Amino acid sequence: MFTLAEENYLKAIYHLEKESKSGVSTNAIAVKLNTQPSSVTDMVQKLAHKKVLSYQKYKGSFLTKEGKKIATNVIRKHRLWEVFLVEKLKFQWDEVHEIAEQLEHIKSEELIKRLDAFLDHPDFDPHGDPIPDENGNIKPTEKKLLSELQKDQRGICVGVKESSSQFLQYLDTRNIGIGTTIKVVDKEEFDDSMTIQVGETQLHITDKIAHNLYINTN
Amino acid sequence: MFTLAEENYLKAIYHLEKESKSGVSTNAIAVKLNTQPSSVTDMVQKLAHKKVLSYQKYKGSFLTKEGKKIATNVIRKHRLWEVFLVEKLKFQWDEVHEIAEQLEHIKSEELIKRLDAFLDHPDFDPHGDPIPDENGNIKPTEKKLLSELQKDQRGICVGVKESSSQFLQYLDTRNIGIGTTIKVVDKEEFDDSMTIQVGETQLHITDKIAHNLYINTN
DNA sequence: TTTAATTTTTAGTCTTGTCTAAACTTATGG
DNA sequence: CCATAAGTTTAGACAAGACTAAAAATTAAA
Ligand SMILES: [Mn+2]
Ligand SMILES: [Mn+2]
Ligand SMILES: [Mn+2]
Ligand SMILES: [Mn+2]
Repeated sequence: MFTLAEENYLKAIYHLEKESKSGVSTNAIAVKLNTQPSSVTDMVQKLAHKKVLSYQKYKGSFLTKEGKKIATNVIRKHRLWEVFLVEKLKFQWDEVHEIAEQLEHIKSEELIKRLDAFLDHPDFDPHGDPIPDENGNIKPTEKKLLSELQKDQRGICVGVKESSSQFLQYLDTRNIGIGTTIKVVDKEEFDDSMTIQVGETQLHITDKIAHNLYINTN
Repeated sequence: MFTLAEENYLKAIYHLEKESKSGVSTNAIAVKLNTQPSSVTDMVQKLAHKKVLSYQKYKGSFLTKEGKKIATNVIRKHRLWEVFLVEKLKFQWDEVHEIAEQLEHIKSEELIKRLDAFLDHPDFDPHGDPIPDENGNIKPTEKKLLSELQKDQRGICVGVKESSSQFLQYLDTRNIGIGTTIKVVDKEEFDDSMTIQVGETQLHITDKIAHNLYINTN
């Protein structure tokens, strides 16, 4: 059995591993979890001992198959709870992360099985992130960053990379959400900003925004 | 803010206080929480320092107003989650306690407010226990133990005193649940056992059963 | 290829919550 | 009313997780 703290470490390392392509550095984990590097060293040594990750001094950490299983299961629970909070309890999509951060640690296989059924086996959470199945499999989805689109290309917003409250509320006020059709009207090479069409209105956005919206172009 | 362990202590002491009428003994808390008396002494001293209970060496503990507020709030959350698990996720009434024991510690006022609304502001949990309101008020209900009924008296089962899996499953197999009408057909003075009528069938029960069923006679 | 900067680990402490063993109070029964 | 039992508290220890300060390894710069 894994503690709340251990689960949080495994989840963080899982996410970092996807970005970094190599071993996950102690510092990166510390930044993500808002702790000190020395605390991370202690924990990864313990987790290595428990065989959920491999670790070599100064070389960083890799999750083992077992570690990935646990991480994806926590992520599955997190995202299912987020769906519950938005779909059933009518929370806004920017309000659910904190609460799901707690709920993801509730221990009961049966609970998650039933929650999943209650929610009609959703494939994505309210931020467009895919929900892993019971075995940790995540079906790959067609999506690119809005910043990768060319002038005059259009697509549907299928997710957000960042999901901070500030960003989500920014999107809310501009009527951008999952499912919204977005067309690139113009791109400015100099600062990577672009003008986009959302419904009837045109909107000028910075590259920071464009780099955090996932688009499906089909 | 109170930790999970502190909340469990406050809840346990709250329940024990209702039974004992005087100060709650260190031993009683230890038994209820499955810990050692020495651990309890440490904790009640800490909680006394935090002003949620009053404690005198060798004299036991009393919750303060503040302590009762926290305890009833945890109980409110526990029971609301139990309703959710049974009403929405279709768990059996004997399967929900363990899970609610974890869920009761999730921290979010808003979550509970919305959960309560989602469940249509229930007054009782699946075991017939009343759900305290946001201020900790519990509306008193008319109920007595089945063992207190006289021969030929009848009433409706409105709750269980014990809620162990064994007992609840015993009731299930005999078609006794919340809302079931029960009539006392006969009482045996010698061993306090009784014969009761449930629907079409008669049933002989021991005093242990009769002492754990709450009945409303109106 | 040394030196300096950065990253990581170790050593030592702390808090929370638990335990055992021993000491101390209170309650009981002769 | 005193001796023993029962209940309770203290003393000392431990595991989990965190932190600070200092040492060591790695990387980058000169
Ligand atoms: Mn978490
Ligand atoms: Mn999400
Ligand atoms: Mn609990
Ligand atoms: Mn209950």
